[in-house]
This record gives sequence, C-alpha cells and structure tokens, in this order.
Amino acid sequence: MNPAYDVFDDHCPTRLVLDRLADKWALLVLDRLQDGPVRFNHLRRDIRGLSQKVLSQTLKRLERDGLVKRTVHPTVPVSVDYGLTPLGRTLTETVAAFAHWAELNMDAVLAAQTAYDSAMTG
Amino acid sequence: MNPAYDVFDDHCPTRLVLDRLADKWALLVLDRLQDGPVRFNHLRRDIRGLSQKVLSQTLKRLERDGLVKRTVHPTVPVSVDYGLTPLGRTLTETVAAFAHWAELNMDAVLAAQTAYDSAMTG
DNA sequence: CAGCATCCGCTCGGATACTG
DNA sequence: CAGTATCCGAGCGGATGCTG
Repeated sequence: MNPAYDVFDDHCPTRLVLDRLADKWALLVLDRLQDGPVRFNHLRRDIRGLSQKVLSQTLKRLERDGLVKRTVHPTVPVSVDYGLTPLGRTLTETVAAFAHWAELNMDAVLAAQTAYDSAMTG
Repeated sequence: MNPAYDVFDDHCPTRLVLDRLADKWALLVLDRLQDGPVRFNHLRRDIRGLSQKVLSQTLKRLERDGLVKRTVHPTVPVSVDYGLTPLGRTLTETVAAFAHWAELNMDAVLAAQTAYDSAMTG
C-alpha cells in the first residue's frame, strides 16, 4: 500500500475512484458481471431501471478504470460482451457484500425508518 | 434472507438503500465512524471537501436508516456526536474494504486510465 | 459548537430519435 | 444488436448568512 494515498484527503486521486464506485449503477453492473461476461442488451434488461445511455456511460468509465473488459465478437451482426478484468475481479466480493447487505438488512432499515418518521411526527 | 428482495428489481426497496449507500460522502462518514463516535465539526474537518450542509443531510439520512446514532451531551455549549449503531456496524467491514480498495489499487487504476486514454488519442 | 435557510450553478440521468 | 446524439427537467451539492 502506498501511504501517500488517503481517501479522506480532498485532493487525493482515490477520491475519483471512490466517486466512480460509489454509484448505484456501477455497483449493480459489477455485481451482475461476477458470473461471467454479459452482452450489452442483456445487461440492460437485467438491471431494471437502467437506461441505455447511462449503461453506456457506466461501462465506458468502468472500462477506462480497468475494471471491465469490452470484447467484440466478429459475428454478423456484431455482438459485444462485457466482463470483469483481473483488477475488477478483486472488487467482486466487496461489491457482492454491499449489494446483498441491502437484501439482508432491508427489514431492519425499513423498521428504523418507520421509527424515525413516527418520532418526528409524534 | 428474504428471497422477495432483489437489488436488480427496479421497484424493490433495496434500491433505495443501495442509493443511500452508493454515495461517496456516506461511505466516507461510515468509514470515519468505525473507531467510535465523532463530533460534528470533527467529522467536517476530517473529511476534506465535505460541506456542512451535505454532512448534515448525510448524517440525517444515515440516522433515519438506522445506521448512525446521534447523541446529544448536555454540556454548555451542547456537544453532539455521531456513532455507529449495531446495524451500522455490520457494514463497517464492507465500507472499509471499499474505501481502502481505492488506496490499494490506485496505481493500477491510474495506469489503466492512461492506457485507455492514449489508445483513444493515438 | 452544531446546525438551519436560502440561493443557484452544474451535472446527472431519463426520453427520444437516429446510425452502422 | 450495440450503440451515438440531443434535448431538458430535477436535484445534488457548494457558498453564504443566520440561530440557539
């Protein structure tokens, strides 16, 4: 580890990475890719609510950051799939933990919200 | 786990949670709180670039979601600190993994970006 | 110290239409 | 199928000023 990097520092480049990863769509894409490469429109269908424009942007950013690999298959018509790079793979566990923490603890969060809101009202 | 919850579903409540957690500031706050409660202005100073308004909003949301506990100490003047709830504590490992993945893999990401950009240019 | 209220620029992201 | 291009409204978040 390079001790010069510090996420709490405003001007540290890690902030840029954090900004990329702290994105709902990027997390969902990375989570969806953990079982292997997926094609563009397949991703689009699987991740409900994700528009094609945002998917395109998200994939491009993830590719630029070296987390996702874009592969073009020379078929007719051309087909393209997206998979994790080795670097991206080092993140999958964390991403999965994140995404599924929500599923596991949803009830507790909803209960906390209800309690908080009723405390405000009453 | 409740199999009814699915982060890939557009209308699943877990999407709301994911939205909250997939936030740079929320992640940094949670990461900063893992060693114990911290006072408001202390947080503000430690997390560079975080404005007071956004810190306030972030803390309120995290409190509403049951991840953070706000404690008022009846001193003069009043002092307030924020700490993790037991629920919030179940997230710290994941959050820390996230924040520090950035620090660990910064060099690789920067290299990937450079390669990507030069491939575009040249 | 620990906030709230207001203004406001800027970007995110949804909708739509078009291309190879 | 796999995108690009454009328009545009909503909201995030920074700056500033004020309160108990």
